[in-house]
Amino acid sequence: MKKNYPFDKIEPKWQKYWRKSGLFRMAPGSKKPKYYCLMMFPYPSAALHVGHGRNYIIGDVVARYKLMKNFNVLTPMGWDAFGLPAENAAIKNNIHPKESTMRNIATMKRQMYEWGVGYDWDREVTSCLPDYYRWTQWLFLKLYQKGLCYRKKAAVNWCPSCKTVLANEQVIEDKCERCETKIVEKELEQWFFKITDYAERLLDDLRLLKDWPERVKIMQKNWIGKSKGVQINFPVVDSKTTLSCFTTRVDTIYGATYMVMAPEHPGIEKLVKDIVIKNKVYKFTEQIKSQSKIERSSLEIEKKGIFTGRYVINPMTGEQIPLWIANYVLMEYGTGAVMAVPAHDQRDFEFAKKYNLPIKLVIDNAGDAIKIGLMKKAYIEKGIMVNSGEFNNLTNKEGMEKIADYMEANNIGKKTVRYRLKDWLVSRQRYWGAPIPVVYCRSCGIVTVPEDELPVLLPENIDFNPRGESPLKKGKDFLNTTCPECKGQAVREADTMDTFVDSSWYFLRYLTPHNARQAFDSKLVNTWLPVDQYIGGVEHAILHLLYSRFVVKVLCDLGLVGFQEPFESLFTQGMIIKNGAKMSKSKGNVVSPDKLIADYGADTVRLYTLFIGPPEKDAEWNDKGVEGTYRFLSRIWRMIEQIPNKTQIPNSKIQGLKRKTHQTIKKVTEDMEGDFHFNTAISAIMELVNEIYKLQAVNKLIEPEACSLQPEAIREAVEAVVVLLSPFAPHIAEELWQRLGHKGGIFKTNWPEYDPGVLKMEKVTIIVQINGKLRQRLKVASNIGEDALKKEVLEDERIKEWVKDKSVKKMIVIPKKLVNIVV
RNA sequence: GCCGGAGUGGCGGAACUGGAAGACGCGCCGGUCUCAAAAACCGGUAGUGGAAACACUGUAAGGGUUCGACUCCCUUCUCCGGCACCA
Repeated sequence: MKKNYPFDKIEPKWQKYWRKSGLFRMAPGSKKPKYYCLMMFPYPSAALHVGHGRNYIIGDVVARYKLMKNFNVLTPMGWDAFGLPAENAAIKNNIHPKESTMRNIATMKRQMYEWGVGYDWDREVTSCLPDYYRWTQWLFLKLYQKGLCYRKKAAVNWCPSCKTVLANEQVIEDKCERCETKIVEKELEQWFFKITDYAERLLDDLRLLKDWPERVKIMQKNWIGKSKGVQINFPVVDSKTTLSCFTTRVDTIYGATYMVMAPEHPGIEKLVKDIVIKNKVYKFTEQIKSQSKIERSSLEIEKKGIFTGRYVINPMTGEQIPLWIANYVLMEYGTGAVMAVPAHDQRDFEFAKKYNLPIKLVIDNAGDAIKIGLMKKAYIEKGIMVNSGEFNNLTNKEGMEKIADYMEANNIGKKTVRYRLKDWLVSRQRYWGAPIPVVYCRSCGIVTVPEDELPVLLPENIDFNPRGESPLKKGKDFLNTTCPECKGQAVREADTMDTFVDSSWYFLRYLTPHNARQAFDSKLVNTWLPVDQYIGGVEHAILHLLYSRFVVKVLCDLGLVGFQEPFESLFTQGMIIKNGAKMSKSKGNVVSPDKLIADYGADTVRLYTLFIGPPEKDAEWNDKGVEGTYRFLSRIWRMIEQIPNKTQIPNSKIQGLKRKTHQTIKKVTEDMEGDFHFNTAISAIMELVNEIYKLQAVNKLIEPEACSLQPEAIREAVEAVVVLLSPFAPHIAEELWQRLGHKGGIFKTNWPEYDPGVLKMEKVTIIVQINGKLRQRLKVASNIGEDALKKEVLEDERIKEWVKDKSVKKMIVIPKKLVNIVV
């Protein structure tokens, strides 16, 4: 590879300079305004590819720009270092997770350094080290003390191959996301965080997040899944009990012709024990329950049910309606029982058809009356209430209100809000995570480890090969302990915490990463947070961001932080695609930055990564494109070498060059302040460079007397190129800046401002359209009056020709832009 | 099924609030330099017709609003992402 400029010399030189001069070190006592620029801390997998780089490069551009805008910038980095992959690799290659993790961290750190990405490394945090996870355990205790932490036996997704519990989101179509083994269900005692207590606030406060992508907010909203409805009590016939159900369509209550319970419903036993067909019912429920949730939902179409032999009373009609059990009712949502309205719910409709249950129309289509016998599917649109007693002829929306009020007044039902969000399961039957700081004492029961005894150290010498239970159970020294309260014999909790707990608070630790007395310093945290700009992948749109928001709200309620939301502004970058798939090791389509940096330099790789497309969108990596940005940087290098201060340019071109320079400053600044569309910022710089090159060509041809010595305009243009380029390609910019005679480093200079006066045009090009079609362009004085402009347009030869045998109906004039003649 | 997002040259992508479609880059074609090649520099490059000036067509498809639509509205198709028997 032939080198057009000595990137291999200048890049290490400036990387060293930035490190030594502490460019990215936050200044604690500074009077400058603060700017917290945060990148999602990565999981230390083997090595970074160019797809990962996008995140760090975008963040680095923002940080460098803010430095030049005179902010006191905090740009830290750390490692989300606990987690499954290291443990799986450990089992496979017989290397301790800590060793491989620390080695990976070293590799990734080196790669970031070689990319020219700068961080305040003095603040590095590593979640798998005791000085960090000690405080993750502390966070657990805080949640516990606040009553937001509980234990419950729960059916969990169990991966037989990884021998661990998986979160719902780690299960893709009933298979383990990592090893694609089919998931089975298993009942285990688990620790949960009560995030559902915060459902309403997590939903409400999305409104505070003005600078978050709309789609991320929508995803969170859907995940929380709020629905408003009524909880209704149905009296059970021949019994003193009632059966409660939740509905969002209380307007359809008169059409509830049967009721259905989930097979897991705890009331079934009592209801059917005196019924003749009880054995058939038990057999049915056992059969359904033996299927996993996944199997049950994958059977989607096949609805199955059984009549219990009992009836309930529809509280509005007074009718006795049959009580069924069916596989399509979920125990985990609502009350586990639903009122079935076959005419107005597709599932109930299908079920009623199959088992010949009555279908009763209660909402009619206002325009086109529905005939029950001809219904092919449930009518779920709005309409007019029919067959609904005193509520007839209301719109169903009015009916909904009125019936709900009636029910509350008569103690039949209660307006209720339900959420789809479930509590956060935090236990993992795994080795490589923060131990849950709890002991089980024979006499005291569950006892939390006192704060001053933290950390509960993760033992290093342990057999972490999965055998179906938590690996920590095999560490007898770890497991056997004394009760902090009675000092009697006790055993430790052997489960570790979900790594999402580690990452739910790390952004607070960066302010005081070495503090051995507290997790974070509230006062300091309150001055630096919320984070001004958070940057990361959209794959964390739901869980990580929701959990972090939750934890911050809890800490806020505890008076430990003074803000409700951790991240003021969020930017989610798109994925890098290669050969049609997301770049990843498992797909075998990764492009390593190491070789590219060796061949073209880090600036080229950075610039191409930014030039590839708008950063919030996915983009296809193309190795040919890398050469294009390399040519561009070489061109700038040559430009500085070839265009001496003495360059003469024609007088007529000076104003144009100045204008282009200031237009470019304007454009690049707008992209920096706006939506980070660095691709167009870079194009703008390319245009300016092309402009300068063209002058140079002109310079060779023109007559000497037509020229004047204009070093200022040229110099201004050239320096603008270098400065505007500096956040994107920092090494070459530093080097050229120095060669242009500046001292002190380019990132210590101020970002340039454009002069609006220079942008003013004396003459503007006016587009002339006839019936909306472009027919002519005219150069006119920019301050021309409307009438004078019309006159000039109509006098133009081409326009005359077009208009000649037609009559002008109308002329639309947009000042400084266009004239449209309607003929 | 529901909720988002997208669809523009051979390719990645521009076009700010409805006002020049295709900026910038890749690729390709031609030129300058050279014994030659590479590199570099200059020029061309949506399609159709034409020697050219220029004309017509064109932003997934169809329709609409408007003096004027990639941009707004309606219908349809395709792709990507999220949720999904949520009562």
